[in-house]
Amino acid sequence: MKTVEKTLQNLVKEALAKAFDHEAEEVHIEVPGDRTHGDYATNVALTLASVFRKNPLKIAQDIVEELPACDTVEKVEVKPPGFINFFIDKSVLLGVVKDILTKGRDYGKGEKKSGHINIEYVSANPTGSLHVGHARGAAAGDALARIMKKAGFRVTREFYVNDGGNQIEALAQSIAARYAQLFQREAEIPADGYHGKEIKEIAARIKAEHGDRFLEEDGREHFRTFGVGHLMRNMQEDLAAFRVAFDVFASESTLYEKGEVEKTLETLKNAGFTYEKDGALFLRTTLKGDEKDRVIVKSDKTYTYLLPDIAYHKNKLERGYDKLVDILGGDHHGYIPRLKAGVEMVTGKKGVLEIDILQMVRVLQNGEELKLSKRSGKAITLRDLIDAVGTDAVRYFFAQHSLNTHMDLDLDLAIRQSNENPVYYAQYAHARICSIFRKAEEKGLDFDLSFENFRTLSGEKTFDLVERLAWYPTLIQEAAQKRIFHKIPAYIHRLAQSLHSFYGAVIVLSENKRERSERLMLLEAVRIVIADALALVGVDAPEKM
RNA sequence: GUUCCGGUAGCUCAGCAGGACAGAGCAACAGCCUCCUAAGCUGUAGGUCGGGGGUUCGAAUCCCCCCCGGAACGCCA
Repeated sequence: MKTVEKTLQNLVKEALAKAFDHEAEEVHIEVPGDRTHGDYATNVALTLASVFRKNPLKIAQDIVEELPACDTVEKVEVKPPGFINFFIDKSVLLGVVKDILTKGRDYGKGEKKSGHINIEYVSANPTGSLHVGHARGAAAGDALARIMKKAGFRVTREFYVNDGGNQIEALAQSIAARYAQLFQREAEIPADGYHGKEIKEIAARIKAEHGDRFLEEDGREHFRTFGVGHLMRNMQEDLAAFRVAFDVFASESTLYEKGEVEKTLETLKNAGFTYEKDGALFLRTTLKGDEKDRVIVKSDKTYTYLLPDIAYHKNKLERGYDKLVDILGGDHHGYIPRLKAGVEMVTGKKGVLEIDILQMVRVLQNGEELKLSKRSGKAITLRDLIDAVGTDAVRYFFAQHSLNTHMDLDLDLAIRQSNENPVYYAQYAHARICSIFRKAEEKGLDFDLSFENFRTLSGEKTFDLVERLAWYPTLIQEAAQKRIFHKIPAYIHRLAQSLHSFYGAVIVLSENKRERSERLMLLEAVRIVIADALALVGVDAPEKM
């Protein structure tokens, strides 16, 4: 079924062509907040006023005069300063209910788009547990991936494991120190080491398995691999509990083993993008818009992190993706120009890499800021959050806020208010509908969900619901294309609100079977969309609360 | 000093490819369960959209300057 917006867009385009000989590529259709302004409206006349240098009101009138006749549109109005308001035929509007019942959870799915997108998120170093910042990235990336898939994009979700480099060495040394301490040996965690309690756990496990073996022989290799393995498993468990999944875990050390980092270095050198200075090798990232050139090989001949990162992105592209999306923390924003520059040099293509920055989450407890630091081990972990607040509430909380927002997460408040979290409002709407169906069974009220046309559905509350339902496919496309997942919770909230309001005004389980059935059809459609939308942001839709 | 984000109701945040009276949640106030779950509904109150210029018929939204807060500016990752 074609959406009403599409139909209207086409009508307006036709009218524009006839009236002004004007080709409009984009006609913006919106749902007015005020019902008296129609079911749908467009501001084309306003936007064209400056182009045509004419009174927008006049333009709107001219458009309306050339508007082709159509069964969908019942009435058209022009309102100052130049809006065109459409009143849609009620039976057409109600058609969406049937459409949803037919398609089920496929309702809102977009047409298959060409191209394959790789979206990378979390990518936490395996040197400790996932903390609150990672939680935000995880919630964002996972929601985006689900939304984009729903919208018709082909998406692969990826986690980059930084299992090479200095921080892993520091991890091994930290484990070594904890291990030695278990045998009452004097040992200190190095300055750049990690103090989290999970490091102690790792040391204890190694002791349980190998006893004092590594007091004599060098255990660093084992500490490294066991430590990384253990921490990765922990992260994956936490992510699973947070309902965040990945298709690919890509490893940095594998890139080294396969010589891809070397190869990338050669490619960059051969292309003439590098030069030596002060014993180091610089990459001319300024050629591609960076503010200064960056070292990729240090004077001690080791690499900076930029080189393997370029190699990694090159590797992603070689695996066949057409577009790469990285979701990075705000502390990496300065890193964007040089990474993009490197990727451009190595691929010769501009714009294949897009980076979304998520701002930091400030955690407050007792009104005071908790400084997060993995090294000190004083972080609030994702696991802590899930245990204290719950996956549904945390996922919804993060999903509500745009990536750009600097968020304050007041832990006490979050825990105390977990019962009045907006997520429950939406979940309750879903549970409420389920409950009505249960009630119908209990009371032995039969119903039929297969009517093709509606005879009894009417009223403002009904059409509030219907119009919101009809908007869902458009919402999915917008959220996916602009990568703004926070539209979804906003939509969910409005839909739930309409449902609760409907519930308060209408007795669904009417004595009349036809009436009862039609209302249940409407509710089932609402239930499907709420459940689907909640799933897009990783939240469950309970049948009972 | 430079770059990136943010500054909207008491609090947390939407709205920002310019447009119809600036919205939601929480908090506040007043009502609503003999009726399908009151984790709900109905209504009220609450805002110089950080400040100042500019562009426009029209600016929370676009441009410039300034102020405040966060972050980043490394041959660390």
